[in-house]
Amino acid sequence: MTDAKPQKRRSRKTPEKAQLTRDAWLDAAAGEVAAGGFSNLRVLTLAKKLGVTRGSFYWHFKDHEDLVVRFLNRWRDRRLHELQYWKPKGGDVETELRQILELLLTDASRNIRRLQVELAVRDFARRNDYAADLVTQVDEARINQNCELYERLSSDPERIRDLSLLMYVATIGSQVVLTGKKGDAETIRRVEDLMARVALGQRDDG
Amino acid sequence: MTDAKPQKRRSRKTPEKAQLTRDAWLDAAAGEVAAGGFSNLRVLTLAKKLGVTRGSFYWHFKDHEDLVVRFLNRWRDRRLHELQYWKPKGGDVETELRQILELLLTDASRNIRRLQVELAVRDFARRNDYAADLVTQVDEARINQNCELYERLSSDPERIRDLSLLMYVATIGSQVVLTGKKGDAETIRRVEDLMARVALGQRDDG
DNA sequence: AATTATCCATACACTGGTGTATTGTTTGTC
DNA sequence: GACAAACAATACACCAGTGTATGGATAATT
Repeated sequence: MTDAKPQKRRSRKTPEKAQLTRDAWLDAAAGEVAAGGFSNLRVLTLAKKLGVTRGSFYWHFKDHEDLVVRFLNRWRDRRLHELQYWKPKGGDVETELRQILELLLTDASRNIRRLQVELAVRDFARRNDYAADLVTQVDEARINQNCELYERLSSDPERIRDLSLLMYVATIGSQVVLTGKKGDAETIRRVEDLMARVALGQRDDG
Repeated sequence: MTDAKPQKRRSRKTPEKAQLTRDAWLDAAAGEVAAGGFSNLRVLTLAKKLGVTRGSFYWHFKDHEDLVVRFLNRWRDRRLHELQYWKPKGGDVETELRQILELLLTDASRNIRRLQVELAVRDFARRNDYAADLVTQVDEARINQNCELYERLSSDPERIRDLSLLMYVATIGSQVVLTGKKGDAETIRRVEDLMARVALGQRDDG
């Protein structure tokens, strides 16, 4: 399970027939994973969708497992990196709380493909130790990040962590249960509102 | 997508080499699904694990899809039927609340195989309409059932439904996030406790 | 211009899975 | 005991997918 080595690519002047990059393959892979999970990630169908043969694939990747590992690594890197933009912008507690909840729930449910991929990764993690490890990293980072917010609601460290965890599993659960059926958008907004009230109700002085 | 027809089986006196029933195949299928999801449900490996050849399989089932449908139907029937035992035994609100939460969280996480199957079914439902329909049925039934409990916490019907939904997605999320890592049992108990306090805090008179 | 590195196509061998047809074996019924 | 039904084994055709070896085309470097 080795990481991606930095790829030195040349600059082409007139790419008549655009050459494929490894990232292009990974993007296509994301489509397959989102649609049917990791068991749906086949190099044959992938090549077909990209309009090339498998000869190209085995240039960019060692084998099928190599693709999976690189895909997972990229997923983790992006999830960890995007946390940087989740930092609260300042303002009172309630505003920030509602902002973060909207990001976790309403926004997440809009970005269908990203959500599908995340759920697929989680599912894959149940039978793949490497994926399980990455998911744990991402979960930990997110929960810790949110702790910074909930610190402003309580002073008990344990209470803070539990609250952050509870809010997190509730959002994940929402994404698992409320997915695709009509009326879910409205339902998600109501759950979001209730979660905000619940969290605020956990104030020390509440 | 037809339902299972009632199977009339004879009584055998001395079953030297026990004949397989359809349920035995479904039980074995549950093992495969729990271990690797529905994409891991192959009639070849299934037959191997049961010590027979595929000739037996194609006696009990029309084809692979038939197996999947019967498996899903049995899953739904059992999940709907078990709800009958979730009915609160009486007692004050807090006791019943904690009982139901323990059932949903601590108990569920103990029954690993059942949990794995449920998560696999949910994952499969994302790309199979029939499975999605069954999952919706089960979710609806469970949420409605819990509503009966939360009615004793609030009088606002909408508030009741939202609260029941929130608690439900939180449990599902817990099962997705907290699975297998060491220390999860303790974490689940703490989340369970916090959820109880949160729910009780939503009382009208709270 | 020649050469090299990069990228893709083609062809092949191999594995593992489904489904079907046919036959064989055991068990219950008359 | 004969017959039929229930259950399982065997053998076959078929397809989808991986991986590898090798050749071909094109762009970059010298």
